[in-house]
Amino acid sequence: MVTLYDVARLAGVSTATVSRVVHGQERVSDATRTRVRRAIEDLGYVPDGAAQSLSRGRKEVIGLACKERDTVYDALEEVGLLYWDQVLRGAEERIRDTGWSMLVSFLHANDTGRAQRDELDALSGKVDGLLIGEGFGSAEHIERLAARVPVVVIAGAMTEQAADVVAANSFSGSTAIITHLISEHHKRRLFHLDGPSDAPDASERRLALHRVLGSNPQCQLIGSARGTFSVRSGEHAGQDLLARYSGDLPDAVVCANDQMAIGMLKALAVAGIHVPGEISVVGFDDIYPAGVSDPPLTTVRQPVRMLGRRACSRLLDRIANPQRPATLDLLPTQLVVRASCGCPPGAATTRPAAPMSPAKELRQPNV
Amino acid sequence: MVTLYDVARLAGVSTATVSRVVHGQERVSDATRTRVRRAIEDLGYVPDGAAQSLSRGRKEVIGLACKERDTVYDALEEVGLLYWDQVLRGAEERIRDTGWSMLVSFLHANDTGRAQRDELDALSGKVDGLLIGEGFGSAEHIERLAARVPVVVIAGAMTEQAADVVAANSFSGSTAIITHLISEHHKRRLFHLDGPSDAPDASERRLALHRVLGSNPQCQLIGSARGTFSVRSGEHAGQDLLARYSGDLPDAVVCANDQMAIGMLKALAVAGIHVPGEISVVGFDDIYPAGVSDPPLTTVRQPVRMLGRRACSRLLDRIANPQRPATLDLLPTQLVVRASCGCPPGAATTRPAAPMSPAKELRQPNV
DNA sequence: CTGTTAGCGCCTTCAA
DNA sequence: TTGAAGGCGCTAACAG
Repeated sequence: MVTLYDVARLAGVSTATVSRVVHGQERVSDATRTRVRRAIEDLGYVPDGAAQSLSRGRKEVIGLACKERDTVYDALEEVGLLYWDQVLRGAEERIRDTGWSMLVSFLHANDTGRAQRDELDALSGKVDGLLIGEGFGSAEHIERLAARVPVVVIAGAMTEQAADVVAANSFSGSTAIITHLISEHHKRRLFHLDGPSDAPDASERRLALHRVLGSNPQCQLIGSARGTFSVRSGEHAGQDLLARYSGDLPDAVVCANDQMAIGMLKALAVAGIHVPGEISVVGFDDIYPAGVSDPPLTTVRQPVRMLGRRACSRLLDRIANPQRPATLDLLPTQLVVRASCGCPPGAATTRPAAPMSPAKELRQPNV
Repeated sequence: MVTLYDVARLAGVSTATVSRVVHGQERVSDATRTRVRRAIEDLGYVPDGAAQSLSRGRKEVIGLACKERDTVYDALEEVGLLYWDQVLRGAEERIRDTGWSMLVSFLHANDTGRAQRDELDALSGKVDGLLIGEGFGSAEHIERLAARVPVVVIAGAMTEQAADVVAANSFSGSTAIITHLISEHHKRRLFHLDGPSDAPDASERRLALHRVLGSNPQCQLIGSARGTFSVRSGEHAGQDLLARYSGDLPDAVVCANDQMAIGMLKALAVAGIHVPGEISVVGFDDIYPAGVSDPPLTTVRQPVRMLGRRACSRLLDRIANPQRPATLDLLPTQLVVRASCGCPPGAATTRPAAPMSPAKELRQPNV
């Protein structure tokens, strides 16, 4: 390995001088600079990152840890993976400007809590800050991590205390889409296909549903089911729904994500039920297939890539300024109107959802 | 920051002993071990990665550098991003078993060569080995990098000397799909929608086309065009084709990737040309939308995730064994028969493409 | 403008 | 079974 010493020797200067040249500092004579540059070039010297980190007391690396689904049921689920991939790209985009690097770790959802913990702990020793995707670590563990390095939780529970949180405003998006069903399409009898009970996003969306229903007494929730966010679980829920409400279908099915909505669509299609003629279906997330399903799905778009960018900005900010109090960042979502709600096909539009949040602060975006 | 010294002091032992406990070595008495464990727990000690790396002379980190398209023309292009995302996940999956980490860097395709070079050089100082996505760095630069750290090129030019290469067998896949058109559908007059001239994958596919035509004298290439791999460029090529061959269309269009095939499909649909009735269209890659396009696209599937896994294995292997000669790994592709070639809809099948390669070695897979 | 030197936190012989 | 101590490659005072 070529070290600073090798360069110094070849150029006939001290390591300090070489270091100065490497970092483009001023106080070096042109002659010396040239000599050192040549030596660097000849030797093919590249500074050792570990040594720099140790010496500077700063690694200039952040970590991103998010969840890897273990089973991919079908191609559609795979597309759903784009979520974290896009977050990753957003974060990388932001970090790249600074010259820092990003370490990624896809934790496995079904690993034991202990394995996840060790993984995160080890990661925290290699970085200056951590971006953690929703669903990882207990609140206590996050808190312990945050005591050691700055932590930003992405799309996480809004109740996080120790860490910054950056999330899409599921609440306002959900409110917008349900209001659309009720106000524009006069839907009265709704069915809710909920997400997993431990998914913060699902709770936000559920909460919004109940709020909207609360202020629209002419409407009722005639039933609900819980899925796993997968297409298959949506399909099952659709079959159950058909069995339970045959001859007396709800007016609309509100699904907690697009995959489940697409599964629901499949089940209804198999049964020969026309959407949106006989029943409306809406999703959430706006994954790519939502635009090409039959009928095209009305849904809510999340600013996924921006989630990554913003989270990264927050993290860098906090690394620079560790004692700043934790903030909650809610990014705006967009209602994407296609045909599955009952709107005429081809009339696709997107509308920003009104900013709102259930009893939680809304900070000003600054990225 | 909590260091080994803090733990040692609290536990009343030397740092050497703490280090032993941390690494689960045997030669420590149970009593001591317990005491040290407690101290670690109490202090929340986590080893500093930079110090470990420096001390061990090994970072236990690999780098992945791949291309980020700068403009995303439409949602479909975005899905195409799945390619590197999947490679990344494959590599991460493999590296995770070893306890090492992965640093990612999405280089921008339109950065200057110099910027790309600096980026890669800096990266090389932070890792024990590098995975480089196709299209980066000149051969000379790769060679210089490879002199410093082990390098594996993914989907790269087959001519790389200094580094290992892992790629999908585009040649055999392309041969299979064109042979399918000729032998099963008796297509005679082919049109080729080629990819960028500097894309190794495109050259492989082009070469295969010419080989197949060479051994099927009853067939002819009536024309070709060059696209950029984007949907839009496929659409343009389609419009040109319609203008050029109106009333005398080719029997089939062979596209170098799915995005362009989908663009071609669009252009033909707009002109009211029926596919596959009047003309066949085939793609390459099997991105998700290929399965839901109208008609569903016959194409060739690449084992993308496995590309990542295999590349990572190769890299680890070479890090362990630096003087091993460079190898070329060609992973098998699969013909995916849907309807755009002329096969009856619903008869979707996949068939492994016969392993073959144009005058290059084919090593045995070992992952 | 340039060199000397003392760490950064950890691992690892070598002794005890 | 445990401790002492040198060194990994680089940076940043501090001197000159």
